[in-house]
Amino acid sequence: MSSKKRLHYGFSGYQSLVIPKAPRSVRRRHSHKNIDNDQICAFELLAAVASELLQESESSACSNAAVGKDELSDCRAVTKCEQLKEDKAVKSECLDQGSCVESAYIPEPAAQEQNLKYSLDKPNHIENNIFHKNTCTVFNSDFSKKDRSYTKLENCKEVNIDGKSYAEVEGRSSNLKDARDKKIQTGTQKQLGDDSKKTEDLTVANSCSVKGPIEKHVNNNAAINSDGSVQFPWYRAVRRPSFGKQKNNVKLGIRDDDENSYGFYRHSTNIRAFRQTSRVGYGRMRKMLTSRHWKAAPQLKDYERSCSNYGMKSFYRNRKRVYALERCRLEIPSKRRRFCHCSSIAAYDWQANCKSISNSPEKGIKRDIISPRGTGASASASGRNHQKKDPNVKFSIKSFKVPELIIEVSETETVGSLKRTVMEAVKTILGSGLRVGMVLQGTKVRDDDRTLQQAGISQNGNLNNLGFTLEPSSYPVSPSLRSKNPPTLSPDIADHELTRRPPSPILELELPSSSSDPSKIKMDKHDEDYQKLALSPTNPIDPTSDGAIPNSRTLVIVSPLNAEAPVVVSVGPKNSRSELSQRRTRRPFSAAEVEALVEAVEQLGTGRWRDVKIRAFEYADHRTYVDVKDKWKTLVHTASIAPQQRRGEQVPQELLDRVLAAHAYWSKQHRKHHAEAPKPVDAQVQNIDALENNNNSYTSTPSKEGSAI
DNA sequence: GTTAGGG
DNA sequence: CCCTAAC
Repeated sequence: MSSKKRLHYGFSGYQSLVIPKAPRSVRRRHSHKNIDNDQICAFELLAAVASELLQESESSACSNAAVGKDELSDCRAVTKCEQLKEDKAVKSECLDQGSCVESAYIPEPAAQEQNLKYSLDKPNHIENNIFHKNTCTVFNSDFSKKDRSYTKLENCKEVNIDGKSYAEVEGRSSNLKDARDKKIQTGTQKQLGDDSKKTEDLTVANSCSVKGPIEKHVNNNAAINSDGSVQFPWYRAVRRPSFGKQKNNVKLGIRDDDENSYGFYRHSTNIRAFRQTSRVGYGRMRKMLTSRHWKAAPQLKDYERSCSNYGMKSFYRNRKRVYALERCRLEIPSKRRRFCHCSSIAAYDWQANCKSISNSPEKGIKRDIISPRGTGASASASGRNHQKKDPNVKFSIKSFKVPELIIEVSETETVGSLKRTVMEAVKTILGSGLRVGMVLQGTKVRDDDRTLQQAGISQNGNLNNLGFTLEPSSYPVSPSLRSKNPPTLSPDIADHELTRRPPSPILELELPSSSSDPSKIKMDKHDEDYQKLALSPTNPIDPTSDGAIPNSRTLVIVSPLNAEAPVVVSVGPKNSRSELSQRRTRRPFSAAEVEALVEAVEQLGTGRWRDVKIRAFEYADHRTYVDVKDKWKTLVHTASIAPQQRRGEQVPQELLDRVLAAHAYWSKQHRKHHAEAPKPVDAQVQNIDALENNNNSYTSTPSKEGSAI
């Protein structure tokens, strides 16, 4: 952890947001706890991995805990600590098949330093909006026989799903936790013991017997209501970050806001919960860890968002604008398709565990919801070990993930209002019609007429690579979203999330009122709110909202887990990639950022990217000096090509001019330096300055000076 | 740990 | 953005 950054954050009072970036070496290391025991194997390994991951994210969590008074925050921190201390505990947590939700979610360091200037200047802008992006899981109350106090969703401790308390996830509810642990242990042991029995055991443990519905749904390719749970994206309040200390010199524009929002949004995306993984899953996971394939996994996230263009739904409710984007993970653009293939596992909202069943042959496939594997749930290919002759395949569906929901509201919005908004979004998305998609080995199975056998789905087949997804039944497009500069919708989001991405189920809720007075919200409060939103599993559900989700589902915030994804929670750049080498989420530079960059380069010159980074993006942890350097590289390229050839966000020509000027200047400087002593430089500099007519004279900032930051 | 440059 | 050689 970089103490440096820590200091900065501490100073800023945003410790909670501190997300020190681990050194590359650290990020890359794939060390796991040693697991020699055959018995443990998968689980142990998983646990170890999870533990590692937890540790990785611990720092951030701790920071949050320390700063935040939020209960959830504390709880989380506690949990993590405990986990670290107790391997067993960790294992249980991670391995717990019962609840995907349980997996600890690590709060996102979403919030970042707030740009005071910005706020003051543009009180009514997006920056004031709270960006929420959390993943929620919807559970069918029908499933669990056990008591589930859905009514008391506001308190995480009171939430029970499948007999498991989500509160415990946070580590606070000891009693609940105990109960859960027992359950988990049982499940685990059984799994380890007899595979064939595993299914049943799990089923019992999870108490999710939805055979009928599932079967029906699966066969009919109908909407999925019966599955154990539906996963929603997290709604996270995101504070608009500042670019850096130089912000004072930077004109912040809407774009900036958007960018920031976007950036944070992305951050939140990175958060993932630890999920239990089945043995098979582990195997895959391990494989992934050691292979580059994992890189694809992260792409999923990216991809998910990227597919927004296609289907976007917008609807208005209570003055709130809600955008729904369809997420078609499978509909990956050619460019990204490869990723999907590789990371199909992670891509699917849920996968099924397939197990052959020794009976009821022609009936078709019998599916039971058995062992949910973590949130996203991936399938475990336990079927192989079983009766290979049996034509029946058993699927274990943990949960479905619904299209991503993005909510943007004003900070002045009440929590209750936000909850209602989320609820509405959920209702809308659930009620708008969903269909089930099936993915096998990263490929979408479109032919409904094929038999499972023909499709390669059998107990002998690659059941572990089988996944199901919830897809919007239609892809309405919302023009409003596309609008270039929606008042409340950040351009970045629109551009990046919606425009440039393939259809991805993104639901955006926009609250017009968001533009209300930002000043009312204090940073601390904001953080707190944020924390709660981010951490509270129950937040998504508005207690006040009468409605439960259709089909008596309960909405619980769950960290979004990809089926096989490396369950790593990432907060900040470091975690975003973690050990899994996931590709970082793309975070286009906003115009304001570009300006900051240009300014920094003008002053510091090229070749000192670390300094430039610090100067222009000191608090933007998601920007590394390499990023900055690369951006400059692209900027130079962009500036040198015809405007018509430029893509993406349009960088003001003025900035591009400055880029070229600075580039030319510094290139010359470097050449001269190499050639000899930089003497005639002054004249050159002056010329440039005059030409640019800007305050940032290259000479004004000695190279050494800049680095002093 | 940074840079520079190719991918 | 990633990766890596080179420093």
